[in-house]
Amino acid sequence: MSTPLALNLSLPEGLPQELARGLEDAIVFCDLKPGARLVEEEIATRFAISRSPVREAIRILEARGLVLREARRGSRVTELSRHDLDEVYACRIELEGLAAATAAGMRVPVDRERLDERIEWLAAAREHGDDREFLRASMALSRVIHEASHNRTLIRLLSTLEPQAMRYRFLAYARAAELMDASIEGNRAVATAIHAGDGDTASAATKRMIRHAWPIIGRVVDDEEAVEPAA
Amino acid sequence: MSTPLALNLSLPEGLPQELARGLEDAIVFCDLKPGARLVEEEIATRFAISRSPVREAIRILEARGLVLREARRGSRVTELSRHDLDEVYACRIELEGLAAATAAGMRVPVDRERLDERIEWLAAAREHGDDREFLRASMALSRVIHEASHNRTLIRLLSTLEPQAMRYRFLAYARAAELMDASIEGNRAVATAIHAGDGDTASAATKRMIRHAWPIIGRVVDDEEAVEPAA
DNA sequence: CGGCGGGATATCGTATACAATCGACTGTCG
DNA sequence: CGACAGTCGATTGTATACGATATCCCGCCG
Repeated sequence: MSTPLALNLSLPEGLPQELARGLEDAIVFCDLKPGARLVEEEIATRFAISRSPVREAIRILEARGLVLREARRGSRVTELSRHDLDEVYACRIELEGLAAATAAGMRVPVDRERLDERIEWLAAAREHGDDREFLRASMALSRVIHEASHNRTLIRLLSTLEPQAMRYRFLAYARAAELMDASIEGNRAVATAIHAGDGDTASAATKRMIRHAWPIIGRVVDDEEAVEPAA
Repeated sequence: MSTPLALNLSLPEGLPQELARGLEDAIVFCDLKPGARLVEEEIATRFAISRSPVREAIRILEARGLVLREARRGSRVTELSRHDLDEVYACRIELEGLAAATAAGMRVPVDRERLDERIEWLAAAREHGDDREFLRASMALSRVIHEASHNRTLIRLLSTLEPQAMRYRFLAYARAAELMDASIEGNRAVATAIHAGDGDTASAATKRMIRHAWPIIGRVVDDEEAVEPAA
């Protein structure tokens, strides 16, 4: 009776996907804490379904690096650590940079409205000081850029990398609100370059933005680890 | 009774993983051709197991871009196309480059023996003109470099990207044997840079190697598509 | 002769049942 | 009092059963 987790399981695209999305949300927003166990039967019972779709959902989360499955020992939410952050961000710089460059280089230009709209959403969330809303807007914005690349392979790779990155960003926004301002400013620069069709600049702006946030988030994680040195 | 597919299902790491590995091999080496259907019950019957592990294996292949699952319409081996090749290689350049750079930058240097050993294996396979053996050696060599990066996230991403790339390489080696020579030469340069601890050079050499092979493989795929224009 | 509806079939999606294994507890023996 | 073996409970791994749905084929009607 620990986690509330009220998800509306409509099934517009499959039950396991829907369940995975809900659990992913809970993990990203730290409603399910690092180390928390995910017991198949428990989850199945809570949502009044069988273990089959639950198993598939957990596999999806595993592929995204959100849970760790050990054979016959169950699954648990992966820990957050400075080392893992560095891994994720090293990859993120390359892939996000590629996505921005590709999006900028598309013959059919990116839908300007949609992109700017997302950035305004970002700014609005910042005004309200709503961390969660800000992160949701960030995710929506990223998705627009990723999809604008029209590179399905890249989108697939990013979809298995982004959620873990979001966990760190959520953690950091609560303690380093200036990150949100940097994110807005950085994304404005990226959007400008994309609209101008300048791939190199778009890539550079994206990488600069990520590289700037990296050590700041890193410090937050370091502090977190210092407080709770539980291995 | 179409595909022979004799796999030895020992279970050193789980039955689904083992099965996925076998099917992956069959797909990479084109024993299972693009468009081939993967019927759960059929596979289960052939290997005398139930559908449960088969389902999980197919999900693994889906995450690697090797099969496409359509809800209630079954799974089939993904098609190879010039467009898909370009997607995969654009991502590959970035991630392989990062892996090589990271491996070179490690404090504890890469096991020189293991790396050189794999390259000699590569050269030996080239001597024998054995395509399959050459590709296996390539995969082993790549794995050494990837693991040398000690970046688990990067390894995870690459493990979902590499198999698809291998399919294209296998296709091309049969028609453009000079690719094998270029691969040996390129990997020698990469290995030298890694041993020297020079990350930038290792990354540059890796990217140059991939960039060189890209259009050559592309032409092979184009020809293939021209011959068989079935959509 | 071609388009359309109905039923049969193939195949996946979900539920349930059973087997195997791991971890913890406990009771005994040295 | 401590270490070790046996047993028990919890949890996953695999198998089987059932339900839902898309596809195909065929006969009918326009």
